[in-house]
Amino acid sequence: MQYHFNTIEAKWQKYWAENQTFKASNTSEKPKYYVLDMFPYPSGAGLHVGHPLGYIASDIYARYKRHKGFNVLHPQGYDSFGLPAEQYAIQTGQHPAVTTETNIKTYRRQLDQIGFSFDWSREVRTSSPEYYKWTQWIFIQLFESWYNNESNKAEEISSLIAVFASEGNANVNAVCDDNIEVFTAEAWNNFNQKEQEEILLKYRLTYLAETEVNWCPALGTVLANDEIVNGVSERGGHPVLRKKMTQWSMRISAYAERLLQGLDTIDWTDSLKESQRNWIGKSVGASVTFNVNNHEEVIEVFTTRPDTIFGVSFMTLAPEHELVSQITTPEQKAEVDAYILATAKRSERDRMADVKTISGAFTGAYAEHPFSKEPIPIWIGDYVLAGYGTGAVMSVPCGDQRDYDFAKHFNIAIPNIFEGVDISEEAYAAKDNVKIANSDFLNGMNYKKASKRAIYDLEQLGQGEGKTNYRLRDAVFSRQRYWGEPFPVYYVNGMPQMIDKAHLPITLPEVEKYLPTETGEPPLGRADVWAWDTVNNKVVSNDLVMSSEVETSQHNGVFPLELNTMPGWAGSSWYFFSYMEEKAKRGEDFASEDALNYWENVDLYIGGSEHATGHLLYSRFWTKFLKDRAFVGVEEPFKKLINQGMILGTSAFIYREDGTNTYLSQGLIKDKKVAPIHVKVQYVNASDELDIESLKNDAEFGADYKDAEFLLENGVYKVGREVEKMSKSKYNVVSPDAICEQYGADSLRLYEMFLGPLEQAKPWNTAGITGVHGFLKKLWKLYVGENGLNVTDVAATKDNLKTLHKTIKKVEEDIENFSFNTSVSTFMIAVNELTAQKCTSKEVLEPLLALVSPYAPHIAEELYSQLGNEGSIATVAFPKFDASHLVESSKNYPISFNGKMRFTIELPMDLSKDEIEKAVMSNEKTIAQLEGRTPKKVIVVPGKIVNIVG
RNA sequence: GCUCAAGUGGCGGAAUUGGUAGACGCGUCGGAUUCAAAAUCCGAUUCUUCGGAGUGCGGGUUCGAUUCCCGCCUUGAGUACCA
Repeated sequence: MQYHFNTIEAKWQKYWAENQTFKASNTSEKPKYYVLDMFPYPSGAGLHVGHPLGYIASDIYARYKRHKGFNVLHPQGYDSFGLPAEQYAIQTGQHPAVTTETNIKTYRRQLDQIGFSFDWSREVRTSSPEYYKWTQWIFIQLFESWYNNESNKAEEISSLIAVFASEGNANVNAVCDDNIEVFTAEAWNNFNQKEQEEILLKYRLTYLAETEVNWCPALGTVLANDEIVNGVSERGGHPVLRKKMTQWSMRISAYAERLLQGLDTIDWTDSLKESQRNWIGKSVGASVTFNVNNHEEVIEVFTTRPDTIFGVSFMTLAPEHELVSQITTPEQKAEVDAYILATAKRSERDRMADVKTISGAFTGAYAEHPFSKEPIPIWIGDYVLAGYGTGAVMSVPCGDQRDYDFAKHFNIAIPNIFEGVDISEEAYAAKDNVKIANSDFLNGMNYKKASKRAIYDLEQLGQGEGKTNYRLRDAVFSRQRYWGEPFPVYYVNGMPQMIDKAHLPITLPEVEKYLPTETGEPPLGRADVWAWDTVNNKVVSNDLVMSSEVETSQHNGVFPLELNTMPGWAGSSWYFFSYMEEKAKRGEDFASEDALNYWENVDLYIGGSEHATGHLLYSRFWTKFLKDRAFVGVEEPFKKLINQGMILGTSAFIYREDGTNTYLSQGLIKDKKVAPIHVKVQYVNASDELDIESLKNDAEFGADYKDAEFLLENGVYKVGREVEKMSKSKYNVVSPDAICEQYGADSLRLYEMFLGPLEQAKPWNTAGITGVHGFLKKLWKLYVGENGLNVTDVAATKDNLKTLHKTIKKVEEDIENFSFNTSVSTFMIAVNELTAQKCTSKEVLEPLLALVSPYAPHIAEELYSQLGNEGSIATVAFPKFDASHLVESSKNYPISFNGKMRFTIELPMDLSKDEIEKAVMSNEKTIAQLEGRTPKKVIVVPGKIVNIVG
């Protein structure tokens, strides 16, 4: 009987589905283990071979843990809100829900055919109302919370209101907006409702505020910082502008320190932690207040170098700084205005691209040095960013290269405050090994001491204090799009009101088009039934909306709903908690307390590193928030995280000679001028030869080549190859479907692992797949011969057991270390050895199946059942390693001369050091190698090596 | 510029506390089987002037370095005027 993988794989996939083999239970005697993949966005193109890489790895681990006796939760779902479905809807008019459903079906079929052990009964879709009901609920909880710096956690807003009512806000230590005015309890109690709500909005963890946002005109929406790559939108590569808009924001900055500290408690790669550290961008220093001559206003700056305060020779404000217009003198006004206009015109991208050009303008105003009281000229310059710190810096040209360059360019003085340091060529930015000079009371001190002293003296003056700054900005949470979660928010008198939990979800309304309205409102502005009836608690027609100015007695209680939707990261920031609860029980709460306490957090998370500063940071933020409010019990969502490397495509090129319709085989190009053109990789074989007929018959592009001439070399057309990102536009996408059909899912699984270390990026090249496929055939033949089963009850030989236990040891170590590529080699070696040993012993061959099962589950199930076993192999115990089978009686010693191995000598293991040396030195090969020389030294490491020196 | 990875045969890669560099697979070459092909099986395959040399380059530590230390080069990823 032959290895019919298609039949076998279909059979077992059906068996697993019918028997719910991988359904996890929330009550179990076994220890729990939660393995999670970053869930996919179901795009129209379907899966390519790069997507399953991480899924295969996590599936191997999940299956391994089941063999090891764990209750494993290994769920899957879809991040199904998002831009591509909406863009497609705009083009075709099809409802995004319809295309999303179709795409999910394709994904599911593709995932099923690879044989993953997912518990599909817990599937999550971010776009389903049952799910986003809870996304809306979490949003409400954030709105109803503030961050108390005293308790260092989020608390219910009611506790803040209580403080306001009893003692005002003077002693409140909260994370809030900068522009908070101090008020008394009496004042608070006399504020009207709207005034109180306005104040509370400055404290809430999600808040509505006018902020500078990244506006992408092409996509018609704002974007978060992590959605912008190199100054253009991550999706589509469109330009992004700065724009002031009223938007929902998340006060993630409140969690900056905890997000930073928490990194030390989790098992993630260093590079990933480093990305998050950089993104959070903590810097410790001081805030310093400079008085402005002839003005009431003061300039506040943040500096990491308070020790260099006597080196300040000018101040620089961001052109957008609000004081600029007030302090600029009439003589300088024209120059300053021109400069501001010029910088406003430059896009973010231009500014970034051209860092070298120094520009700025003098305001004509002077600040006063806090200690020396000397006047300091105030400049504006675009190297100071409005969005970081206070948008103003104290410029110390001798200690900061940018200040130095600016001073040189505009001929500003560069006082030297470092003892014995030459600053004629460049600034001295290092903190160590230098003493401060020309700095009054700081003279002779080092960085640490001078900083401390400067802060102390500034505090005495009331002009500064120690301060820690973070680069992490609050995250914009509104999107002007249709295909996202609607906010559970309506507006009374311009103030946002939350809809009660009992009436969630607020489902997406129908619209006739998915574009912004003619007046520039988001697509939800097109909905006719999009108003909230506060009396009947339901969504009603917009026609019923009455102005909130109307007197209460006359008012029908209908108000307009929020028109923005939530960003893509909303649904993905908590989905891992949803999986913890069985679908039927996700009603009263997003997950029961029992479920949350049982599964705690994700033990192993596998996904791409592109989510380093987006999803992975936001998820940590929401988890910490939910923990603070006691909705979940854990501080971190993902205990261990592994990034799988990207699978790259191997693009194929044909070469058209310029000005002709002739295509040259790669070897014929020589000096000719040619244009390389991508061709679909499926028309190219493993030897880089193009199938010209198929290319000419291609439905999409065949017509382009109908009359083309192809010049061959040695009878074939050779294409050029190049490794690039796998992408539709490069025609190098390989779908797993064809591989599964031709070689089977087990071959695909093994091959993806065999390609190399999981974390490394690697090009996809199908050439080697015959190797692993051949291995599966050999494995099959070891069990099943032409006339039926080969396996017998004969006792295992010593060699059989040695091979088996060597394999158990290696595979177990490999899985624990996520070194799946080496396991595949180990299996090959084991099968080669057992075949050579003509092993038929069930005692060896049955445990071997449990080792193979996580990697190639279908063939393992089939052979396991052919051996006469009932049920699935999935929970069979992992074979136990027994070291006694590996004990050797002799060792083939490598004999090295000066560290270089020349030959080996077989010697018994129980020889002493001296006996080994004696045996080696008297060996004729040693004597021949030494050619009469006397060795200076002989190193003998019993059981390892002999090294002869001299 | 800064941060983090990584450089090993024709190719993907292995070598888990410093101890036989190149496991395993692909490809290539030779052979068996076959009328022939596919499939299958067997053998060879780092380079070499046959002394040796050799893990990006140059040093160092060590009896011994792909592995540890110092300096450089290259490639990839992330980040970008962060005061």
